[in-house]
Amino acid sequence: MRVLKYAILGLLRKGELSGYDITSYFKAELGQFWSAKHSQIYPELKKLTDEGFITFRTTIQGTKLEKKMYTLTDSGKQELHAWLTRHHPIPETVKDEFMLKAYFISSLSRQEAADLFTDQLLKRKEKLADLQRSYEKLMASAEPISFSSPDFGHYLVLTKALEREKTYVSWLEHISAMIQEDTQERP
Amino acid sequence: MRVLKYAILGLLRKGELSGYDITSYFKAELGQFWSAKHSQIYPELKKLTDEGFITFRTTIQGTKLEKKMYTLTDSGKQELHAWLTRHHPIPETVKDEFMLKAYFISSLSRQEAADLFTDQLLKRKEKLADLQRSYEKLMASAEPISFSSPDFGHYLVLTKALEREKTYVSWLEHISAMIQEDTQERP
DNA sequence: GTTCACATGTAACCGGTTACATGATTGA
DNA sequence: TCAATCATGTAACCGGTTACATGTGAAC
Repeated sequence: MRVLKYAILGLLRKGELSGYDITSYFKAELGQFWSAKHSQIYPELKKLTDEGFITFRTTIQGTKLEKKMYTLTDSGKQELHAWLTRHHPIPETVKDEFMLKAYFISSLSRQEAADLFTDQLLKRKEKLADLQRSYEKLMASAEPISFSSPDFGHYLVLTKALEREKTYVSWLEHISAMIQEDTQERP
Repeated sequence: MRVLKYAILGLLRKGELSGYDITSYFKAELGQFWSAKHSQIYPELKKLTDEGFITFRTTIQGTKLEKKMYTLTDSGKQELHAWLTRHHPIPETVKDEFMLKAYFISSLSRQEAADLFTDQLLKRKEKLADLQRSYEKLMASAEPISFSSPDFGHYLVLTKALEREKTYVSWLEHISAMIQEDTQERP
């Protein structure tokens, strides 16, 4: 599959970037749906260069610090476009360790289950608040967002991540209520 | 992390299972949130046996076919309980290749983007329908679900997967509408 | 002068997938 | 008798993380 390959080609779609820049994108909003460490990125950049999908020029930052700025080649642009327009099957599994635990809830007491769900709810609410702040910032800065906006991709990942977290929170609230119901019956 | 370790210990919580049985669980409803191939499961079962978390007895299916039935040891039960009650941080990234593409939408024409979203919407709706059928089946079979139901874990994964897909579908519908809006403006 | 961000790389290891390999049982 | 399912394993490879390793630049 080599998705990282396409992630890098995609990030280079608007112009040249360094390996460090690419790492930064994965730490920002795109990190909600894809990420990679610098230790994986640098070797991949080398591989993509060898394969002819990207090229680089070396620039100097200050007086000594070398930086490699990568650009898409025509072949790289083609490769990116082919991947973007290809239709992929949706994955059967999207791993979620918390949901794995939830499946084993019969091994927990009511109190233990309630603690687990309360903790998760707290963490998800914090994340939701972070995303809401990012969303408000985006909405404040730009003209009304549409397909033609340069920020449309950013808008897509933010709104999707927001919906994901909202759904998580309301599901957790619903289940927490169920766990605390009828505390008179069996443990 | 070794999450597969805990997934296996968890599946063994109610009694003995073979490696094949464990594989089957990952192909069923639990597969929405965790899965593993048999080529990973068999070596892990061996490792867990060596570590003293599980034991097995060999049974005969028919006249010749050998099957190993695994059970939790006391140490395995402890290990499972410790993991279940531990609070984990939520992951920063949950990978989604479609959303990675979405972030790069500026490299697609309106028509190409519309095609991509239409295809995804179709696939998500199919998945949602499958999950809805499973949910109706569960609701038809069992008494009203509560914390004490033996099927509560099953209920949790099904309802969560349903919410996830519903959210995906409604988000895709919303974005598809945005993509098709104002088709008089720039390409 | 110290801390934080910028900047790039490699090595060892681990988790997971694909492919290779084999055979028995059940039901149509 | 044929196909699907039951049943277990290994080997090669790949994607990703953690740790090791080094150095510059900017701002306080």
